[in-house]
Amino acid sequence: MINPRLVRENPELLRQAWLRRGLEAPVDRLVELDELRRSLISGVEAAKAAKNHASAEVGKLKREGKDASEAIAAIKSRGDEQVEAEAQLAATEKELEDILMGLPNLPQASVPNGRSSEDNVVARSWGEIQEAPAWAKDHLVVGESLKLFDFKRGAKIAGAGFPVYTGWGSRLERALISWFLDEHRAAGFLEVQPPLLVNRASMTGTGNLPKFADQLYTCTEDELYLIPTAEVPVTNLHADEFLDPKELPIRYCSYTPCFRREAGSYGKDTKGFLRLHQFDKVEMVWFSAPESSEAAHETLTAQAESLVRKLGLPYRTLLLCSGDMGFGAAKCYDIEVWAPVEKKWLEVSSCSNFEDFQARRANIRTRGAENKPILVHTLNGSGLATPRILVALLETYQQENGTLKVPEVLRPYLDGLEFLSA
RNA sequence: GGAGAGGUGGCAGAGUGGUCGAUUGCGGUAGACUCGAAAUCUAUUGUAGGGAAACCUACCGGGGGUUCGAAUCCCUCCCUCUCCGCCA
Repeated sequence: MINPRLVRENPELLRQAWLRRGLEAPVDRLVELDELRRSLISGVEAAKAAKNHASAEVGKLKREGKDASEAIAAIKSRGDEQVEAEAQLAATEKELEDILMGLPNLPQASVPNGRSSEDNVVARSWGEIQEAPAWAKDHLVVGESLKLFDFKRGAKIAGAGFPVYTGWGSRLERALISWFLDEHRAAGFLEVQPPLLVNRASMTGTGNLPKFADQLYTCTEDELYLIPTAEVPVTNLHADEFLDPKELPIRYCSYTPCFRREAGSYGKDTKGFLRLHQFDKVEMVWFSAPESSEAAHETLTAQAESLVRKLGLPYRTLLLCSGDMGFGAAKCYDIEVWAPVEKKWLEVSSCSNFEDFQARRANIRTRGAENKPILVHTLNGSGLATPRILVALLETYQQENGTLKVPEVLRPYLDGLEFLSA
């Protein structure tokens, strides 16, 4: 949630910021509700103050051993004059909150204007894009011949988009996850394994609820939700806490499966690993002092980039335009690797600075100047999501003889083998 | 699942119907002492909302109730701990 004070202090700034994201937000309604709210508050609180004062008088009389029945009768006879105003206030605050909770974060000044992914800016790129040799097969064929996965049986036992990893495929998946985690640990991130089901408050804290309920798998019986990313449980690790400024930054890395309904994306990227309902991802989550979050964002992105570079996969880093950023992001970089057979850039990481957007929802604070409470900044980035990395690896490192060359960094996790074969 | 105990400020921990937003300790901030630091001493210090301010309102796990008045009594839900049962 954005800082609600901005509604009062600078509604134009809000309007313009949301317009940059292609959103005509009901700013006038927000201003109206804020004003209504404040006028109702003064009435309601004055009535409460009067009542409190009268009750205190009763207490005083009783302590003095005097008869208070007259004073009590006077309070009773006054009745509940403010009940209606209180109900109106509650309704006003609810509408205000409902609107604010559904509105996205404000883009940073350095975010380029734009409407869609077409307008994203290539911030940098690495590696030579090679044309695939004529004999090269797409990742599904390579995977099938090496018996790395089994989509058919995954579909049988769960549904489309739930792959089964088999043999070297399973080993490769595990190798990627282990290597990612080891890299992050070496860079100072603390590894954590969180619950894969979380409650409503956690989903609200990161911004997945209420707006994106249709993207979540739900256990209605227990009101729990399957996590779409480790970002949700790991960010909420510190919900309702004060983080000691001396402990900042706090940096976690976490491997979890991710569960996404992908409602509305049917027919898009249906092939193989490009879009799944369940996939593995290692996520980095970073809690920062507000003044260091921009620098942290660069470091976080560089950390994710270092992984694809060490895997030897050509990549590019996009600075997302205002219209293409996720709901909570103030600024976001996407890292895309090149899939030579698919002839596509595939997003394997998204590194976002949420500033205080999530911290406000999840109530994650620290101490600022004069030890005053302030909201922390949260950031996170994939480091990395495995499925599309697997696609790029298969398409890039397949050999003409049908084997798969193993990137050097992964060999320690795969019996030291240079090539995998069926 | 059954029985019992508990959930209070940044932390620890008092408080069982009336100046309790809450004793006290730790921590924080400011000052004194010191060349400096530590120790010690003094003062100050909850969060959020409203208000130009004085000040007011709300908050003692969440929600509801009783009462003129609730941290305190009642109902309900959640969570933690101990014991029992079941099970990986």
